[in-house]
Amino acid sequence: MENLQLQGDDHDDEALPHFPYFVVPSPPPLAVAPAASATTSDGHQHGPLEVLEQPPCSNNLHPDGLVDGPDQLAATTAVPMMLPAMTSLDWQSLLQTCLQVPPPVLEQQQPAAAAQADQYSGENDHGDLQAAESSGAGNKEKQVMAKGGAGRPSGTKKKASRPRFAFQTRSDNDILDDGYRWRKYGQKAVKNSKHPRSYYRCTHHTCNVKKQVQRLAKDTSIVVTTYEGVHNHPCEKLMEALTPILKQLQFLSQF
DNA sequence: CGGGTTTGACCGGCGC
DNA sequence: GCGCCGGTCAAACCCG
Repeated sequence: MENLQLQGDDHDDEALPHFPYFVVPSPPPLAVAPAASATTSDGHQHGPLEVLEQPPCSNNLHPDGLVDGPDQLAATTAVPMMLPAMTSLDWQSLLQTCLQVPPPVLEQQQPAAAAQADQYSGENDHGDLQAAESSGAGNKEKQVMAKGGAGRPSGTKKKASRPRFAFQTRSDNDILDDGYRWRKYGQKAVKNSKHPRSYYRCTHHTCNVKKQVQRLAKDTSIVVTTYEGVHNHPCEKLMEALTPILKQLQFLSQF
């Protein structure tokens, strides 16, 4: 994707990591090329990360290119308008196209990241989620075991990078409805930012997708949502919204 | 009562 | 080695 514009390296006073990111033209392509492996301001290496100015599939464009959404993300409303061009796709591929970034392109350009996407989307992340299963030991010791032992990536192995992407949304509401259910598992004050960063995990029992939500320090009306991992299940809300349209399409396709 | 949120503590990685 | 910082855990709490 040559028409992507590289940005983000000149962010200096931002509480956000200094992600090199791409601004995707509007409307965004369904499959966006992964940015090169990004390095944050704290020196951490991350997997491919993109900052989109709108979520995938959104057509709810704000004049400035941001999603205009007081409460809701546009994902569910976007899809019906795309249908005329997509009637040959089956449901699963439609859903995956819209909601499960990163796209197959990843495999070509970022084989390692793509492999990890498979790893995380196919199975539980046993590293994090099974922390509480360590048993025995006293109260304090148990806690330490859970956190420092089985609960974290073992040894000195560097944390596996996962496919990540981010988008910015202009909204008063921090919690954007993207169709999935999320459980908050942490909140941290971020350096150089008045607004805390919130950590969410997908509540689906076999899914380990995480997301971080925080407001831009520069422009607090903008919410930056960073997704990590790939959902391994369909979006219930989207399925719900699309079902009547699918039925209609199936009916029309008979003629 | 079950599921979600809050919040203080803890850990690992990194820079100095 | 030490301190800082981001990320995570889990007990306590809240709410429908």
